Amino acid sequence: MPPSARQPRLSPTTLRKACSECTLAELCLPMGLEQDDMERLDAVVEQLGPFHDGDHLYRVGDEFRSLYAVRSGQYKTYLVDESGREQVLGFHLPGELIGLDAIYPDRHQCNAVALDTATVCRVSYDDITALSQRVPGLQRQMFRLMSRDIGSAQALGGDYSAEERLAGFLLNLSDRLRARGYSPQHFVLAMPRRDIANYLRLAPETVSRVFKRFQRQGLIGLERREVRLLDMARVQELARCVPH
Amino acid sequence: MPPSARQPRLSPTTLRKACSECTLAELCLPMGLEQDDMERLDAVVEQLGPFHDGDHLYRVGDEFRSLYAVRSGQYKTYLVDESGREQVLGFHLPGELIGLDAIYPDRHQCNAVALDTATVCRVSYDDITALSQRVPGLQRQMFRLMSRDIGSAQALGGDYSAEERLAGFLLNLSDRLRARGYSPQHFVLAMPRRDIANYLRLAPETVSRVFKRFQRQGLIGLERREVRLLDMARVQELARCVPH
DNA sequence: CGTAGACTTGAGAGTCATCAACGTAAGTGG
DNA sequence: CCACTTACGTTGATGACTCTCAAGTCTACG
Repeated sequence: MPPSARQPRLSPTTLRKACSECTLAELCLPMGLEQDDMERLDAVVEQLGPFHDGDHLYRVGDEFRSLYAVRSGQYKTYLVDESGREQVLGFHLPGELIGLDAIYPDRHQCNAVALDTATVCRVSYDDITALSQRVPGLQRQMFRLMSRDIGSAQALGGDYSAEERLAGFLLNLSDRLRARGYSPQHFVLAMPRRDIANYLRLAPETVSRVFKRFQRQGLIGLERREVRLLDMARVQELARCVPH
Repeated sequence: MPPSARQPRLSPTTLRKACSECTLAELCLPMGLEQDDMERLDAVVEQLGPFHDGDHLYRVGDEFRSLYAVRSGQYKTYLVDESGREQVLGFHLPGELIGLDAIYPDRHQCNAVALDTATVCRVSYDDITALSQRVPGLQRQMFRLMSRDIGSAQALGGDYSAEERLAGFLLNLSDRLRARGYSPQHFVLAMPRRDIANYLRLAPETVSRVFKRFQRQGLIGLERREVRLLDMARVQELARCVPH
């Protein structure tokens, strides 16, 4: 299917839902903004989608024009090195901003692809810089969000065992889901094992084996992609050295 | 020695060297600023130092108040996890901004320590946000520098062999030194093997062995901490998959 | 000159990757 | 409705890369 077959489309119904009414506002770009500033932000935000599993939002080398905030669904960012190996950089939940790494080189550094049915908000970078110039709270939030990305990208780099990595991964997901009002103990993984493995720099077989070990030890329940954190305390103990 | 014994001090002579006259301006915060904007930046920049090997600029948990630009010498940032393992996050050359990861949680997330005799420029975060509000070029540069940090932190995460990592490390250093007017082929490592190993998530012994292998293959010359890149092309070939 | 720390070198072990086969679920077309 | 396909996931056997442990060398410094 040609890329054009899945063009972004705007729907009048979704357009009505402004930042000021968005349940994600407190996690996203508008965090902390006054009502009238939020309306100014609304004016430069476009809602796109729905997209589907496998649809790309942008690809390596694309000209950088906009930032995207995930609105629903999940996205994966990844890059492909010269020998063709894929490298998953992150999984992005609603309220998270993606594309920030493209500002510096003015070109997208990675690919972003929907993991399931997803919608996003698009903000032109020019608009957001111009608006940040006038709205201190928005500039502040941009700095905060970028700073957070630096911190979490650093944390991922550490050398941890397969068990630590996987436990850290589950807890990180759990925390982020909780912040969005979902159950922190019972959730569905949007991504295949291969992507989890790649993200954690493990082989898919290792992920499978460690998951099985966690199940046997009663730490988690797992059925296909459905996860239950049965013993949060012990999972935290395993992941205690992994910052998240 | 108590921390107070090595307090930052300001010297009248260094104070005179403003951003507008700094040779690092094109790599650092003032990049792209007009003359009068640069003077406004000067007004909020303090020069500190010299510091010495082992002096800490800040530590995990310290309240976040300022960003620091390395002016001379080199800094290492690192963190210590709950089990006491050290984790090196990066080595910072003149013109590089450190402390950006502390904005989000408003507290320093890592320790920053001088690797040799070093000086820094300190900018209060409140000042820089206020100034960025009025100077579009400064805001733009802040976004760029933070974006770059996101990209490079992501790149470090990949799973590469010891040879790829070390080759990538040498080339990255080489590139950054070249950008600062130093020889890209002949330089001195400011950090001990232990730190290189830790940064690359390897054992010091592995670093030692791979260095030796590179020497036997004629890729590099190495005497203590003095490095010569003898066959840049083959080193690049080794590191071709490692983004830098 | 002696000690301490950094670095090197060697031997052995362990974690995890690789390779291969199999099982399972979902979708397709007959 | 069932064979077929395909992608995903699991399980087992084997091996490699790198870590750990240990000893030894070198350098700097007091």
